[in-house]
Amino acid sequence: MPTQPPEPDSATDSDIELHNADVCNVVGAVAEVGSKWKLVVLNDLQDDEKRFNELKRSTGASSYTLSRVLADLEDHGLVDNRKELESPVASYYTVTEKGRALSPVFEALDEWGATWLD
Amino acid sequence: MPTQPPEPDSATDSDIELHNADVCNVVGAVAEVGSKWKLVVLNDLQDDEKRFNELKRSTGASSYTLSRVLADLEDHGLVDNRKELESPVASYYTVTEKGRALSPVFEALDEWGATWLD
DNA sequence: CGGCATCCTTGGAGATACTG
DNA sequence: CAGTATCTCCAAGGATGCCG
Repeated sequence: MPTQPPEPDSATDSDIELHNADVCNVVGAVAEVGSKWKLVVLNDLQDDEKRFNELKRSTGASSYTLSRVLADLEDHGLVDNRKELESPVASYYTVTEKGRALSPVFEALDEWGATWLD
Repeated sequence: MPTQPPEPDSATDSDIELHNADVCNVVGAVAEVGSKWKLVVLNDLQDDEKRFNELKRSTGASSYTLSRVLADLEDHGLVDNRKELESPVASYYTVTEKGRALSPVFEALDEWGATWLD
């Protein structure tokens, strides 16, 4: 008979605290940009400014998904948006300095893929 | 009246082909390792071999999720598993050369996080 | 052109319980 | 200890339509 209450299968609160206090910020970085569409979109914006539909074609995301991803990235200061309201309207997206700072990540991913994929 | 059938909202087949033939393999890399748990687990294994429950505590993943992520990583040749069947049983996980080759990615993510998070 | 609103499907993932 | 088996829930995301 245990003197402690039974532990749930997943991490306990104290585990989570330990885990949050963990050494590196890879976990934090992954939490902020570590989703498929965010990585793909940010990578696509590294080189140059792009419009909404350009991103849609190059990434393959639906307009619904793309607009949500871009809004989220903008909220977190990773991309900037510039709108031209004259008809036909145009919307240009660029990476901020914060977003641009991820380029070493993409270079590392690119090199890894070149070596280990196909 | 369009001479072409109406295009759906998302990318067309030809778009997808263009996209797959795209320059860089960041997209491929993201497809293989670009999910939260895979990144977190691989990062946790970069330094040294770990056992199942060690990973469970350090990552915060449930045993269900962790076992599935590890199996998937093993299937793709990113981690190796060594089992000791003597009681109490033990299961040790390590990164393969392919998984170890991702360390520049994690270093880049760590540095980015150090600069741009909190 | 650049989205937003809506519906709907799917997979990711936690909780819980059980086994060798 | 190291998982597996279910059940369940929720967010991601595609399809479609509409609008300034």
